[in-house]
Formats: sequence, structure tokens, C-alpha cells
Amino acid sequence: MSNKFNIEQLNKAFESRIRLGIMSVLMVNAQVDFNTMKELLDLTDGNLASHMSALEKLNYVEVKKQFIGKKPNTLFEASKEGKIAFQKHLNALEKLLKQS
Amino acid sequence: MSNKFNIEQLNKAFESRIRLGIMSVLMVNAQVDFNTMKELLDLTDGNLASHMSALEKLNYVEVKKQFIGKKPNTLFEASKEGKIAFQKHLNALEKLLKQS
DNA sequence: TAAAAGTACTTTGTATGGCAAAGTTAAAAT
DNA sequence: ATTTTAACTTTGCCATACAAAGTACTTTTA
Repeated sequence: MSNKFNIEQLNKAFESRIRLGIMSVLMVNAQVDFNTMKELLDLTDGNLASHMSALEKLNYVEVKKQFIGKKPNTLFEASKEGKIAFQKHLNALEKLLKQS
Repeated sequence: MSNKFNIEQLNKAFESRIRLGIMSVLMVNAQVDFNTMKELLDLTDGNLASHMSALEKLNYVEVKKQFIGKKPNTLFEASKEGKIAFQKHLNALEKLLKQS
């Protein structure tokens, strides 16, 4: 039986509150576009872009580009893998904190 | 009414999993000594010491020194303030994640 | 049609944090 | 006398966070 306080199972990718926020948003909403996400979490363009590209590199989110009318529009969605990883993280969190 | 995804309320001090672990331990156990904490969380001396001193600086934990027999022994405990701050953090986390 | 604004970045620069490993101090055990 | 234990501190490196500014392209507006 492993340790009661197993912080190893917490996913480093989700330590930052911004990424926690991003994933929370994407668990509830299948697709969210750049500006909506930016406003939901109150981020600067650059900050959002860099967190998103980090999550993309891990294959936790997928980025899709479309046009609305003639305006470019970037959509984010959580990948299957991302949802599973996030859920695992939440389970680990819960196990760690349940006792508190 | 504030935003549904309010990551601002997450306490920066508790973003790191090590500090999450420390606080979890100290919510359950009134007092934990240096070496027990070190083993519970599988940390190096220096790493534990630096996280503890960060939490101490924020008045989230209190450090008490005693002797067991003639051996020095360092005890950690969560302060009232620390418990409240941690609980607030957990509440904010829960609010953020409930929907996921 | 020239200027302003929007979209989605990338780049730059700074500051902060995490971490291991090694060094330190002092007492205790062998 | 040497080693071990306890609890740090210091050093050095690397990664991350973030704001702000820059970029490229398009679209709206005056």
C-alpha cells in the first residue's frame, strides 16, 4: 500500500492555477475560443497563448482554427488524453485532501 | 456575482504540490517533526527546509524546537491563520472544480 | 483609402521558484 | 577520535510565469 500523502501522483502540468482554470473550463465546455478563455480567466494574450501551447505540447488540448465570417477564430478543446490526465489529477488531489 | 472560474481565489502559496502535501499533513496531524515530514513526502532536507521557511514567513506554520532526550527535534504545526488560508484555498479549488 | 482596431500570436526581458547537491554547525553515539 | 544525526544554508542551475511590446494579417471605420 502506498503512502497516504502521495504527492507524486499530482500532475505537474496542472499545478499552476491558470492551467487548472483552463482545464476546468474545458471539462465543462466542449469548445472555447481564444477570447472567451482569455476573458474567463482574465489573462493577457501572451500568457494564455503560452499556457495553451504548453498544454498542446503535452497533447492535453487540441487547437482548432476556423473562421467566423471572415474573422479568424481559435478554438480550444480538451483531448481525450487531457481529460483523463486531469481527472487523474483531481482524484489524486481528492485523495490527498480528503483527510483534511 | 463573480466569475464562475475565479482562479484568483486560489492561494499562490499552495500551488506547489509539496506545499499542498505539507498542509494536508498538518491539517490531520497537530504536530509533525522534520524527519517524519521529510519521509512522508519524500523530500530532501534542503527542499523541505526551504518550503517550510516559506510557509513560516507567511505565518502559515509555526516551527517549534524541542529536545527528545538530548537530541534536537524540530516540530511543525499549522497556525490558525494557515489553517484558515488553506481551507479557503480548498474551497476555491472545490468551487472551480465542482463543475468538472 | 488611410487609420484604427481586432485576432492570435511570438519575442524579449525580468523576476521568481524549484530542486539537488554540497557545505555547515553542533551535538550525540560509537 | 571518528562517525552519525539533525537541521539547516548556500550554491548553482534550470524552468516557469508574466507583462509588455512587437508582429502579421485582416477588417472595420472614419
